[in-house]
Amino acid sequence: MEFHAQQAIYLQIADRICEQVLRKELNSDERISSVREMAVSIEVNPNTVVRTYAYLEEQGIIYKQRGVGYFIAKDAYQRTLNLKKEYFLKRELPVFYKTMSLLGIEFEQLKELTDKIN
Amino acid sequence: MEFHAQQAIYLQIADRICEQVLRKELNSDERISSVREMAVSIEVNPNTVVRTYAYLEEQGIIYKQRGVGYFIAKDAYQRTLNLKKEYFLKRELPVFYKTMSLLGIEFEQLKELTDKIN
Amino acid sequence: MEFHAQQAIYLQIADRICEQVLRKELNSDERISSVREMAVSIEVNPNTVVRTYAYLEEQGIIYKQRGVGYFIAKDAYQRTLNLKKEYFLKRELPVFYKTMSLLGIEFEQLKELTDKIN
Amino acid sequence: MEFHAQQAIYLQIADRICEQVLRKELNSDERISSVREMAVSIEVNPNTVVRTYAYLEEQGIIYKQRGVGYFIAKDAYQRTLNLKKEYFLKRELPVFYKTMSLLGIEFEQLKELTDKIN
DNA sequence: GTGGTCTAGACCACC
DNA sequence: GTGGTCTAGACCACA
Repeated sequence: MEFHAQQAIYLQIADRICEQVLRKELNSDERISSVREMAVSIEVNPNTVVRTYAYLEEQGIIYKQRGVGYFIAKDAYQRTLNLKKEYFLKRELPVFYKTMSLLGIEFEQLKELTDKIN
Repeated sequence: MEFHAQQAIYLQIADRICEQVLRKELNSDERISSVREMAVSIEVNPNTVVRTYAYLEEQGIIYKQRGVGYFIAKDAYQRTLNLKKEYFLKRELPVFYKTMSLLGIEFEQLKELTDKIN
Repeated sequence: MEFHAQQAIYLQIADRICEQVLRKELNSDERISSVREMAVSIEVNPNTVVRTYAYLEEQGIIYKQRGVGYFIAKDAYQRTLNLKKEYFLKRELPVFYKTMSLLGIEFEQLKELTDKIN
Repeated sequence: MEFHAQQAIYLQIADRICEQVLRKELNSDERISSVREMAVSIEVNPNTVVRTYAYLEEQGIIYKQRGVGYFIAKDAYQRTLNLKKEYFLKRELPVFYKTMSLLGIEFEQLKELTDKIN
């Protein structure tokens, strides 16, 4: 896994897990990698993973069972979707729209531009 | 001027100047506020403005005349547009599109969603 | 470490690191002193070292790992050599040659003159 | 006349005059442009030229006659040659040689490299 | 007046 | 512990 510098690594890891939840690759009550496993597999400091899991638990997306491990929460999909959607509408879309305006790009062009990239 | 915490203040100031260039509020060879003036007017430390100006000069968006001040570069508009457009196409649009996909939002809905916000 | 006044200290520090790279005293992926260590050892303010490291990172000669430190980039030797060589050929050599001409010094004498100094 | 940023403008002007002396384009007791003429012709602030002339006078390369103007000193050629030669041997040559060593360039190659540039 | 640099010291997020 | 940023204040060369 590769990281970019713009965002904290622990949040990038959290995002990746959220994505897997939204893609239904991770489902309710499914166990996720232990802190150590995860740390080894993505080559980061275990403390960083601890922070990721603490953050996700705080958001109610995962829960822990002592001595067993971390699990995807029952309503993780809905909760993640809501969180991301709210952030998208309140933050990302307005900023994105502002940039588009400055660059003189219209909504109608977006699809075409995206296709060009892929 | 207000700042948010996600991004360094010196970069937020730089962004603001780039916007003014793109809006043609600042034009080629136009002098911009001196380090000290700017620092006073937006209430930051002069060193922070020094950093902003050094960054913009490096990008070729402004140039300096010794003992005189900083000026908008001749090709600042084009250069800024290119920089921002490249970043938009290579970084922002793909990320934005990925988020849209995860949230199940289509291009066709974007205009409507944006209108709802405003 | 001693500094002269003609050039900014942060650039003199950078030059010293570049020299060590060219002398292979510093090699790829080798960790360099932390900002604070370096500041203490050469007796300058940490901010000055921050500036040096930011400059070298920008040049692609070092890279950072968050919370860990700065490291010599993989292609640092080649990159430094290219940078310095280009500067030498485009700037230093022409200026040097011009001065030689004005002073009536020939290439053939250079070796002798240099030996005399040492 | 164009200036680079590495050196103070007033010194670049002084250097240009020294060159003209060494090329015998300016000879003993010849009058040089007045401060104002010079300032206009090379598009700099008159204060900058004042500084240049003060510097050259201090070096004994020019002298002034009140109400008349500035003139090339009688022994300007010899004095300039000595100054530049001393600086060349004590400063420029050692620095140049050090750079050559780091870049793995030999004296024998210099002529060839110079020819390549021209 | 202008910008450039440096010191001192602080706070922060992050690993 | 790491680096990143910011403030405060100083000094300098330069135009």
